Amino acid sequence: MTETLDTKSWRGVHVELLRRIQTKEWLPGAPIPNEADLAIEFGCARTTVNRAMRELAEAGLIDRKRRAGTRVALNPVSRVVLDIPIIRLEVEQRNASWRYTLLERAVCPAPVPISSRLGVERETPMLHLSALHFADNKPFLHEDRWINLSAVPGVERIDFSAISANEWLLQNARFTHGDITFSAEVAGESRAGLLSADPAAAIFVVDRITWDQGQAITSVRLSYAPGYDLHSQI
Amino acid sequence: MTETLDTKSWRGVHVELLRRIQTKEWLPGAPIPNEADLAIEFGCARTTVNRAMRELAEAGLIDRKRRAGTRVALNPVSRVVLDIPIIRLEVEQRNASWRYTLLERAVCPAPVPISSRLGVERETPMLHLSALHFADNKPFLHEDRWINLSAVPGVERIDFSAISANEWLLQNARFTHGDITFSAEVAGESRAGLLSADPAAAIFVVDRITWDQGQAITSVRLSYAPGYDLHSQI
DNA sequence: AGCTGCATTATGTGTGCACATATTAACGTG
DNA sequence: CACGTTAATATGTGCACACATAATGCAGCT
Repeated sequence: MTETLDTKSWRGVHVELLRRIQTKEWLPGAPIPNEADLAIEFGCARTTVNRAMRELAEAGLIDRKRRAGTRVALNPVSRVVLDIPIIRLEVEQRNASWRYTLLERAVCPAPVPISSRLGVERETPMLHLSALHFADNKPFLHEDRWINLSAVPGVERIDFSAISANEWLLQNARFTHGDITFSAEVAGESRAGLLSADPAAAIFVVDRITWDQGQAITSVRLSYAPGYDLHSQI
Repeated sequence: MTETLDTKSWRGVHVELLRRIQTKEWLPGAPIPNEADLAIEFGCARTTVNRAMRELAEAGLIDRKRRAGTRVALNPVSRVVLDIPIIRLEVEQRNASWRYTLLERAVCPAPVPISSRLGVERETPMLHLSALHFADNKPFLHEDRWINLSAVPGVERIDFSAISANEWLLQNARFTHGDITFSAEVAGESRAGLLSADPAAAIFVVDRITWDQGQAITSVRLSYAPGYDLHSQI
């Protein structure tokens, strides 16, 4: 050993603090020295310690409060970061060829559960799209989407048989925040037909709503073909 | 309007840069001014601009390279952060009462898929636990866990009918990193019995493996009762 | 006792400066 | 022209200092 003989850079301080937490040298819930003292101990500037501790706080490993000081987090929530790419890229990252088919396109009011979740009037005309994404010519997922026409000007004129709504919206519509839900559902007859799957199969479903300021942009439901899994590092 | 008349703090710079990206004032792929120039424009120090841009880079909205400068990200991956709490807290956050029952405890070698994923010898004795977590006395999830005895000293003597392995390990075993996988599965007879569910129901499954340095600590499979969903903000 | 307000303290943030490092462009030489 | 060397440039990081802000606890008052 070892690869990295850390200097007293903020990364060095970071790993040292991390070590003390992971080895329980500093117990969960226990207060740890303040920035100034640690700076003296490590022989660096307080700014440097601050940077290291900020990273730890962002990772949920320590809790910081102004005058109260810093303590090791009691409930070390593991924080998972998922990158949700464009579907085409997700397929291509699996070394599969991507293909896409638009099944349905209609302008009509959305069903009540959708319109109420989006917070739009029930009568608001919306663009409804239904599409399939393939990986190596096998169904990969079904995309069922509603787009708020008034929030995305010009979207009616887009040819969504040529580009997926998933990709077009991500590149052309602006959004500020969103909600995402992961769940498991039984495929059922209609989805089974679309995905060439057993109607009794379990389907991984992602529901996503995106907003721009207070205005709902789109609601989409992605139903992945059986066998899909989503994974990440902690 | 409005609530926050941002000064030229790093947050102020952050929202302004965000605005220019979201409104496509700066197009995806386009280079944006360097830190020094922006500092002049905003009338603040370069450090402040740096801080704001670092946040944007961490969020995946811009790409930065040393001499090449900064450009708006071409593929704005939406990054989702999931907090994975202790199961007891997850239940209690739903305003439900938590209860826990240990179903099975045994020391034996793990089945091959598990041992190979953990990278331990096939014969290594491991602690196998099977337990149920309840929310308001209804089955919430089933926890099926394998613990590497040699990696967690003293774990044999813990009474896991009194504390859940989920909670004990998180508080007492240290780990450096892990793998997590989300998927959907059909319940099947055995799980249906445990979770009081329909054998044909779709089950949300989380598989997690945690490590300390190179050493495998534990592998766990959480099978949630039908209807569970995981959600988060973007 | 109970309340108010002020001083104290730890973290949060901004500034100006310096140097480190990665990357590219320009340059020069064979 | 091909190649390696060098210089220029943008970001990354560290430091010393300053002031802002939030939380705490103490002192003093009623």
